[in-house]
Amino acid sequence: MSVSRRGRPAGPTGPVIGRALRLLDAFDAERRELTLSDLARRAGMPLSTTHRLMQELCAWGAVERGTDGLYRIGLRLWELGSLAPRGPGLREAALPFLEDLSRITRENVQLAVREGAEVVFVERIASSDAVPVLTRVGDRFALTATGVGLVLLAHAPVEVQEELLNGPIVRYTAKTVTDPAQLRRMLADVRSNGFSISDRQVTMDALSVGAPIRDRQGEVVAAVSLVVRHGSTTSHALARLVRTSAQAISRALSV
Amino acid sequence: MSVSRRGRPAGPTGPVIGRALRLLDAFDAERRELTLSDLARRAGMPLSTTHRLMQELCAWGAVERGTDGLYRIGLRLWELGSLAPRGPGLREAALPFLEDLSRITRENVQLAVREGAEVVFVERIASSDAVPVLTRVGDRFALTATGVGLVLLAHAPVEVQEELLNGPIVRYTAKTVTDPAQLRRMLADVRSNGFSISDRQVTMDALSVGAPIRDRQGEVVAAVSLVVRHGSTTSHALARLVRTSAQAISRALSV
DNA sequence: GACAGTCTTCCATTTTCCGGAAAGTGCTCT
DNA sequence: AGAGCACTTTCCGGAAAATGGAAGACTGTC
Repeated sequence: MSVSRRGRPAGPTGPVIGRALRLLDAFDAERRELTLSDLARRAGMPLSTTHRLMQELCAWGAVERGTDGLYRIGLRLWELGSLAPRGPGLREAALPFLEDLSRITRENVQLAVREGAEVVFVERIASSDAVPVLTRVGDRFALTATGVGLVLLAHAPVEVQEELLNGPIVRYTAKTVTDPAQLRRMLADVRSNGFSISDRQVTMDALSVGAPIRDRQGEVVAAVSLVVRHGSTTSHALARLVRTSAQAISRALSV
Repeated sequence: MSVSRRGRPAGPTGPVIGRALRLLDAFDAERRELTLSDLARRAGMPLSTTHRLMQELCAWGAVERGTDGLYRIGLRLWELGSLAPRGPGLREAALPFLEDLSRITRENVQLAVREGAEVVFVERIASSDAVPVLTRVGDRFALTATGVGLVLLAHAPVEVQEELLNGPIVRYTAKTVTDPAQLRRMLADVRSNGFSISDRQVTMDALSVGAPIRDRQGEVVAAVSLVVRHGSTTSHALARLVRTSAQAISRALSV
């Protein structure tokens, strides 16, 4: 029946919610404002579909549309995001300690949590006279390279560790450790020492020292790190400092 | 065909995205963790539907599910929210000035934007020895009562003003102005003076003074306010202070 | 004024979504 | 123990909502 004249008529091709969320994914730190066509291109959807979905998102306030026709993430979404427990709650508790750390060392301070097999940076305090770091709040990174990543990986569930160690490991520089056996040893060190060192594993001029933050139950929920220029200070002195700071934050979380 | 034995089979009853977003709406500052049944109740949906929708949202990372089975807002949503231009961008630019204001006056400082016919508080610095205020970050309020609200309403598009002035006006206290004509006069004053005064219009013990923050184009995009105990200081001195601060923030926004 | 780029509306087609019912969990109380 | 209860998960036929090509409206540019 129905000769289906020329182009095939139509019919859903995937879960609706998934498509809507894929559209939201098209936004990132570099592209906070997008046209309808941009969104359609980036999400790989027909224009008409994109248009309809964006209308629904707009109606609720997830996205906003300026007088110029550009779409932006809406306030409503920001409000919702503020309710995420790991992000903002942790962030607020840790902020004063991070500032202390920044003031004392005059180096870059970072706060991150694990999300699946990645680190997500939740807060970052940059010092003007420190190594310029490339990470921004909200950025994601491989767990295997950064100081915070090593801490979070070392205390992650075994399944996550195994999956990462058995899979391909991202290489950023010549110093990035990609050998599973060596990584295993590093993770064991992190657990016994209470801090991690990522020596030029992300960029050749920087080194980062990380330490775990624990919740009331002793579970590792986040990590702090200090990013310093390679060869600047004794890393042991830094390690003590970061570890102490992480413990202070853990204590603050428990109240 | 199909006798439809007892209960009616099924069929969509509303836009999918809308329903998903309604579920997310069930979360608020007091209830950051919800069970499936809670969500179903609060959103007024069948359990099975709720379950399926939450699964989809989980798969993408909009919400997370702890080992305890409770749903929480996910990090992914926080990341997205951080991309909202009016919220975080403005917030960061204004923060240092708000802190100055807080230090100088030792009173409560608030930063807010307009969303439709409401004010949304974007940032708030509380002083320990000031009037306890009831607003939290992310809270919404009527435009007609607060100091920030009056500023934002005074510079809102005419349609918004008319709609609000012609509709019913929320009354919080005996001093809340609900007469459209009087409100019109107040708004005109706000525009010519460059600041607003909301005298005991929200609570009987507090008074707030607001001033507009403008973007590069001179458009009013936000408002700052100082909340002080009724009868504490000369409001004129405060008005000057708030207005100066708002202008400084406007300047900072334009770079 | 034709063109290339956006954005918006329409509509026949069909696939995804719906939700009652029932089975599966993990408790507290008797 | 096992009945009782609250919460969670899976199943499935049917129906409505979602789909996307095409065509129309609206720019701004050569």
